[in-house]
Amino acid sequence: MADAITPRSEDYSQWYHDVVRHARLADYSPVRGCMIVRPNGYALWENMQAGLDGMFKATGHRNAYFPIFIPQSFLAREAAHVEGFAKECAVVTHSRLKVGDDGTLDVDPESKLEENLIVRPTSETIVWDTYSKWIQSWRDLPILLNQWNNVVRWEMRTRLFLRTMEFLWQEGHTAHATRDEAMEETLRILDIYATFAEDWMAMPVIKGVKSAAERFAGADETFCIEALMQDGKALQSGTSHFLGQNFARAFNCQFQNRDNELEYVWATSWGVSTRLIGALVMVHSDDRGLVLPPKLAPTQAVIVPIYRSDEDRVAVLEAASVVESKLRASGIRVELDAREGFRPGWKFTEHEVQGVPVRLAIGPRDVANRTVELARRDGGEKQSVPVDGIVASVQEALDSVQFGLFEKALAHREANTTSVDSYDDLRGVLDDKGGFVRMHWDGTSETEARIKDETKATIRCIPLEGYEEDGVDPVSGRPSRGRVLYARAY
RNA sequence: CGGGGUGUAGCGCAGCCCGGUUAGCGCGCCUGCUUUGGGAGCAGGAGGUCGCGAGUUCGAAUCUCGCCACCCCGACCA
Repeated sequence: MADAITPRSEDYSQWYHDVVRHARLADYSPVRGCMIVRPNGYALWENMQAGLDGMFKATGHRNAYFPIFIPQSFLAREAAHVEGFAKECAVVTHSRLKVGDDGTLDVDPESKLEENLIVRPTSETIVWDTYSKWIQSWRDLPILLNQWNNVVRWEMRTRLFLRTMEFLWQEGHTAHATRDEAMEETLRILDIYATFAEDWMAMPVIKGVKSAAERFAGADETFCIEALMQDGKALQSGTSHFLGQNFARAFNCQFQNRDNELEYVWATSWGVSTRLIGALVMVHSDDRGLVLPPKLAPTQAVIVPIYRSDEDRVAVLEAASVVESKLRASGIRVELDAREGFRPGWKFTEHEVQGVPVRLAIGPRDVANRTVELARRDGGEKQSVPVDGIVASVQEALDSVQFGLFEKALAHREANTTSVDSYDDLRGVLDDKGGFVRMHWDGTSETEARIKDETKATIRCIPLEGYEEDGVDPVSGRPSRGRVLYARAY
């Protein structure tokens, strides 16, 4: 742990990697492209799950579970969907191994499956096959389900949390009687994602619509939240899809409406993944390690006792555990780090690397003065606060860190969002400054593809707010209805 | 799949070009003592199929051939 974290200015992606490893969020696995989520990382995920799950439930959704294996033929049912996912599916072809005479292990050719199974890259197909059996009448609608699970997409290049072959996520799948209702649901979830990102993760996001090229395979419309990382690259942090009747048609899912007519069901699907952990790291952390927003931090406050003699030790631990009890009773996630054999300075650094928002140190001097030393992870000065008001002091510090992180990230995004009116300026800003670039777009895939090809930047989204403005696409010279957000992205 | 690189202790590396005692170093780990208000010091100790397989040689981590794995850069992507 003593080895240093590469500074952001030197090598941003190495820095990201160092922070993830030093904070013990994840490890590489023996299988290329997969990761082992360590307790620190998983605790973060559990807190994210808790926050999101509460919001899903509050809007009428229920959790369910669909199987990890999907018949290969299902994937082929929806044309755009198969096109989008066929190239990255893990396929199960056999059901057993055979131990040879020499002890070697091999696939038993006798066990070949009648039909291949694919490991789900997402579950639309199996969900809609199921919904087609559940839905007959308008009275069966809507269906509002979510599932927390893992999916596999056989990626070429991977990075811990940001892109792994297997990842954890939630996928919501809803079925509706009308187009409007499905669209309303799509946007409701988008709002939940944006609220979660901003209020819990302290990460400002732009809500928008994807261009046709960036749309989910099988969707009529993909909505997204886009965030800006510290290095000026964008990260798609959540998507909510209006699927129209595409999957209902593919799986023959019809219902009888109030007028006794058969209609295809309207669908949505939506998801956020452990990629959010990567976003959290890239938005807030610094050269000393992880920085976590208090609302998601597994440990919100850590107490480090400091002592020399045995008498001091007894008195300090006594005082520390009183503080611990008070904080815990008030609902703060607190940890008393009373481990022997680690010096205080070592503990300070360790908790700092792991992003604990507030650190309290208690030594003999504090015991004598009935005070505690309080230090904020986001860089504020250390201060001495009285034990008597410790709950209020810590709560205030936590609130202040949560707010401060959001404000800082927002200021960074504002400072790195640039409006341009020429292709040269777009290139210039992308190369020299990075960030989001607002520019007019004629709405064609040709223009978008040309820009992507020549600059590596993509249209991150057509923002839902502040988009409309008549103008001219500087690349094609054709008229434009508004400015879209260009950026290089993860 | 194309281009480049690396495989030696848990991690990071040296040694290889020019073959030759018992394969080293830093960090980490174990034991003991001293320490403890920002990653402690000293002493002792454990830990190795040198990626795998052939070959050359009296002798291979080192030379030759083959294979494998991983990393970086590109095309694909939540």
